[in-house]
Amino acid sequence: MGRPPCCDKIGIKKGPWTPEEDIILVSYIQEHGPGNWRSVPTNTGLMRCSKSCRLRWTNYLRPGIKRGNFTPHEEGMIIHLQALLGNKWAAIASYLPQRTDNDIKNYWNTHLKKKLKKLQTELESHNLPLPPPNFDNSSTNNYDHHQFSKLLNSPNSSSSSSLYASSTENISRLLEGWMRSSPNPSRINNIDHDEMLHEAQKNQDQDGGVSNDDVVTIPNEKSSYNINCESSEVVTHEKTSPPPFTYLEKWLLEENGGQVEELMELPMIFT
DNA sequence: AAGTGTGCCAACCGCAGAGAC
DNA sequence: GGTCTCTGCGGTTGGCACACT
Repeated sequence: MGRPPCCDKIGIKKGPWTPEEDIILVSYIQEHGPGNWRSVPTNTGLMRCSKSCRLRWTNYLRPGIKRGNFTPHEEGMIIHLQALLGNKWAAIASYLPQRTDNDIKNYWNTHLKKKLKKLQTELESHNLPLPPPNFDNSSTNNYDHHQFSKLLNSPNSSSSSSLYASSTENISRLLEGWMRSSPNPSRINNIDHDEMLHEAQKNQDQDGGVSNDDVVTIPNEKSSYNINCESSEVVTHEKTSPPPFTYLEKWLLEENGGQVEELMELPMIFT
């Protein structure tokens, strides 16, 4: 006999998350910490399956997530790692701790893949080695990603989408509106959300007093909410902690030497 | 102005491995 | 040891927003 089922599918809500649901989820995780996703819908009253809750947290609400445009450094890193690892988005995301695997996957599919394809023809005229023939699912090869990345990020190349974070901001605005307009949104499962918000805003006012590792940052046009999530330390550090030095790092740092350093500032994951 | 096409992102689906019972 | 669930992952898709005709 195994465990009981994670959730019955009857009455399970699907589709976009509402700000109310986000707040409930964040509040719960703030109190209990991430993990044990099975109990989340039951204890919060969310009509979502555990899987959906986990996904929402890891891809959207988790502290330290950076949203918005990908920098040229990040692009270069993704290209590099994708060529090395293939479509191992989770592995690639571990080198870009502020980005989720879903974000990277989406960015690759919607931007980089096209850019690469487009530039593939340009490369031929530059008399450069061609990109991996199957850059959808390529493995290690001798392709010069550094040079290619430079081309990719040249002023002539189309820039990253500036609309990337728009929907996030919309949800944040909704969230803000709900916090203000709702008659008594404060008490959900005995958690004082006004206080939480107040604390978050207070923290934000303190210069450098808050690090991304400690808060959920919900961006907004004028400001952002920083919701303390001390109890989420496990997940936060799980995602941000440095992976062990492996062949990959060795390859990145030694075999390609200065190229990589110039190509991308390897973030604090190596410190 | 209305209809249609395209791009993009959030979320879902299904599979596989790990682990609980 | 076998069965079953949980969790994580990668692929896919629904639907919104914008561009184009």
